[in-house]
Amino acid sequence: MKKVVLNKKQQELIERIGIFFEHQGLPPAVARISGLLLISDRVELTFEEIYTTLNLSKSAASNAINILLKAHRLEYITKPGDRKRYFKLFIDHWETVFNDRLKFLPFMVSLLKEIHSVRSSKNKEFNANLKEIIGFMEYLNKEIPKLFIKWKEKKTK
Amino acid sequence: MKKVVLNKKQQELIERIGIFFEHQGLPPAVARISGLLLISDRVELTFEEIYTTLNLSKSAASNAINILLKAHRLEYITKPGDRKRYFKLFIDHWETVFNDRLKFLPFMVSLLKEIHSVRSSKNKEFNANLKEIIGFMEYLNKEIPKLFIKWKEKKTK
DNA sequence: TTTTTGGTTCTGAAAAAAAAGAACTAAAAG
DNA sequence: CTTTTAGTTCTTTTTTTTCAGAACCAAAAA
Repeated sequence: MKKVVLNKKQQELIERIGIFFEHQGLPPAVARISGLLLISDRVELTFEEIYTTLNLSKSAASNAINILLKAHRLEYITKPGDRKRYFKLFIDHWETVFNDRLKFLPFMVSLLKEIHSVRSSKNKEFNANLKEIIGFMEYLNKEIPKLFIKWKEKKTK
Repeated sequence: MKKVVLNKKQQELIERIGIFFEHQGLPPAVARISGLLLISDRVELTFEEIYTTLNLSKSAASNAINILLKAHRLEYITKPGDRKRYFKLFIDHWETVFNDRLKFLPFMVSLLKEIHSVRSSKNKEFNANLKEIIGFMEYLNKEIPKLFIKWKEKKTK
């Protein structure tokens, strides 16, 4: 039972982070593990520390961790002569994760275009609105990467 | 049984739209109703048309429609001397809906700031990354409305 | 007043998601 | 070899979500 020591405030924050991530569509265990790794002073935690601290079964923890690994929200490191994996948030590559989440935009654009192409020419207004949305999404898709670059420039100077 | 007439292609698209919205976190019935209203040539449909066309029970349709109304994805109009409500996508106000969806950003920023403030000063790198994310989100929150304005300007000229 | 219409609300069942527990496995340690 | 460790996988249980069916309700029509 190698629980991570957490004070009341930290525990409460983990729960709130958990709820926030649940609202973003993550399953409960996944959300809590994310919370724990955001709060823990030790940023690298072992499998055992994670499931004992959060009172999860090994199987629940294993599945949740693998979901997070596949989503590139987690990574793990190993230490020489130590069989354990040390899991940590993939926070140093958050830009990549952020970019991945934007990939839904082009997909949505193509779906909306297909919808638009299938619609009859009645309902001019509806079709015009649809076209506007498509236009704006394409604009966003082009401009957000630029925003990224501008932000980086601003930081350096 | 006042079903809306739909051809194969339209039906198939409604299903694909449904799946897309399910991936975005909407419940199945909610997702399909959204799809129907995106595809139907008549943009305003009655309660009966919706549930008969999609083979939903009245209760399922009622709940789903109310979820959509509360989320401001749907609105309804009425016609004089007609007790029915005619439901339609809130597409003419899509900018408002879009802006609403961005409201999670400031909330996330405040949560991340709280996390940052609670963390010990060990893990310099982790804390620095956290601060970067916060900074970028604040930047986004400031710049996206500007993007909106610039896009509108581009449209008019 | 009675009936019809256009929904809503309240069960309960079915299906899906989440988690627990235990059996299992591969690599390392003894 | 045998045992231990660090997880994984399989099965079962629990919980949650989603939906159907029927009863219900308020306003309008007859």
